[in-house]
Amino acid sequence: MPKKGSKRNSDGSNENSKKKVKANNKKDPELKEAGDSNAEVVKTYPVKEYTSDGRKFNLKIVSWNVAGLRACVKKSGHEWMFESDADIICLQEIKCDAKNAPVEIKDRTDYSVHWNPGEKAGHNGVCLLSKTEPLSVKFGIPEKPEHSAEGRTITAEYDKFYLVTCYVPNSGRGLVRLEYRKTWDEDFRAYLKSLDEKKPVILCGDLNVAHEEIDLKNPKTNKKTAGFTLQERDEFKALLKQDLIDTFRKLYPDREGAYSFWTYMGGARAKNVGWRLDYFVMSQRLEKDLCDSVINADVMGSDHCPVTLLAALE
Amino acid sequence: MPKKGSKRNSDGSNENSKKKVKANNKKDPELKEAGDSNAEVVKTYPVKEYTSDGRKFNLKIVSWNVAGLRACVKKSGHEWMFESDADIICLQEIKCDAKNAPVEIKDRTDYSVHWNPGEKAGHNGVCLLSKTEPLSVKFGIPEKPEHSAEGRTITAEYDKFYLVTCYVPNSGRGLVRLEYRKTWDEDFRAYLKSLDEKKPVILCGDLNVAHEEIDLKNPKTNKKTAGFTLQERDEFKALLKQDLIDTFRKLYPDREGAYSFWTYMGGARAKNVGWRLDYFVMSQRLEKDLCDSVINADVMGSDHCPVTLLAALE
DNA sequence: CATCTGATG
DNA sequence: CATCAGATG
Repeated sequence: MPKKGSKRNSDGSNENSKKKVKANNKKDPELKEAGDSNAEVVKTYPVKEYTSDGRKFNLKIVSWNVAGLRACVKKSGHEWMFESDADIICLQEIKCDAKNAPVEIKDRTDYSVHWNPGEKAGHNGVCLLSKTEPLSVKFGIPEKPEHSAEGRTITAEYDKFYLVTCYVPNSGRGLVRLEYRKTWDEDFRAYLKSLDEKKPVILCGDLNVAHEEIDLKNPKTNKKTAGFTLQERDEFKALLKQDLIDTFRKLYPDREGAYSFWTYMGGARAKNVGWRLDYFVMSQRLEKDLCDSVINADVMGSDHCPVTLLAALE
Repeated sequence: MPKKGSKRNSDGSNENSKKKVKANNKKDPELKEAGDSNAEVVKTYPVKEYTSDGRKFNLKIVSWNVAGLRACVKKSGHEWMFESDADIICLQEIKCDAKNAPVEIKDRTDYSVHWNPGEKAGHNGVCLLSKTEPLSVKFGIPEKPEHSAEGRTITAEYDKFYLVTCYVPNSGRGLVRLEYRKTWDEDFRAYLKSLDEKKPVILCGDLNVAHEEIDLKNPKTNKKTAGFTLQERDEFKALLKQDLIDTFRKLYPDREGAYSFWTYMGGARAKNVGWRLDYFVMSQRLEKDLCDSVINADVMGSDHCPVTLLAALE
């Protein structure tokens, strides 16, 4: 994967898990309660730069639900984005279109930027920045235009894989959109299957589901909350049955307290009361190329944190 | 006027015109452009504590359009309010009700607090804080209940006067409410007349009119702007014909650049491009008791500044 | 250029 | 407890 203007420093990826973007003043939910008896400390881990058969990563992808790109940039979230020196950056819930986007994003010259804002202003929207120009870029699910108004996915085709970034529909308070969610999940799954028949697929983004009990702090009390209903979890399982793997859980089957989302309410992040909603899912046949799947839990700027994939594609 | 818990320091009133409430960081429109050729400096003047016949003030009233009481308190506006040690504090455009009001206001124990929030949440609303309990308190124009939904006036009766605080309806962009404004002005004027027949009246608040050309920076270009139409100015003149006086202009007939409102747009306040919209108007027969009518132009926290009345009521 | 609400998460 | 839009000033 040749890059324009990219200088990969050998330990660039390690910075992800160590560096903390300074968020703005009083709103920074620092780990003040880390000493509390109930509080888990968000741990950071060394990033693996090599495959199990010893090949160094040559592909780095960042995915982040920014919960409003303009707000995230105001909080200096873009600094982390670009310091990460990723080959591809996928952003969800940008809540703006290219026209209203911060210049810090839209005027980057070292990335090719693609926008799928969705029709309703200020809602949803995804964005993909790529150091190399993808072979093709598609918005939504081409075969299902009925989903295309909401600005939820971008598919970028590369030489060796399809990259799909997605902001999966939230089932809503009171699960008012749970039914639509099922339709979405089915259609999206079929779409991924069709891609996977052509090339391996990497799917990233806010999939709006915590798969198993280990993937959220309070599984017991959230069985009827959007993101942890049996329906949503079963749809995710169905996805994985299509020879796709949840990279993070594959690498760290027992790791607890690994979340990518914490509600802003009640100081949840300081107490690490969170959910793992942001994923890198990939075709089984890419597993041999996987180096690491990282949750950058210390990066501020949104109610989600970024996640990062490192792979060594042949 | 006996006060509960009031300790009047002899020069307390002087602090008004000197002290500057520190507003929050970048939003403070400091007088950065004071050196510009176009910029007028906002001047402060010594406050007169005595009537022309040598009696010291025993009544201090503050009036302030806070443009959102919650926002104003966040910017520490309440500190100035209470440092002023006024007997009565009248607030307009509070944009909240008693329930949502900041504790800094509603939990004061040294004032009796009265709320007229209006029905539409987040719009208009006035509030009156009084060190002594008024003899009576009324909301709206009792004879004209058709105006009472908007939360625009409170009338507090004291031994020697009625105090009416008012947030007069803005005629709106494109003068869409100019017609309603006329109805309001007529009804309100009749109401003040009826009060004045019983006791002298002090009217304060955001009257949403700049009376004469001297009362705004750009009279020529604003003849069709809400607040400076001939209709609104004529209605104000009609009010004054009812033996009421514009205390500030009576005391300072030629003072230019004396404004109480500056739009947030375009850095107007730094350039003192403003309007005098906030008044103390009183019955002619109280003029002998007037000490001063002050525009506290250096007090931040709103797009309006407070105004202060000092009087020595017999 | 600010303040709100109300929708959304 | 945040984001954004849209109404209002």
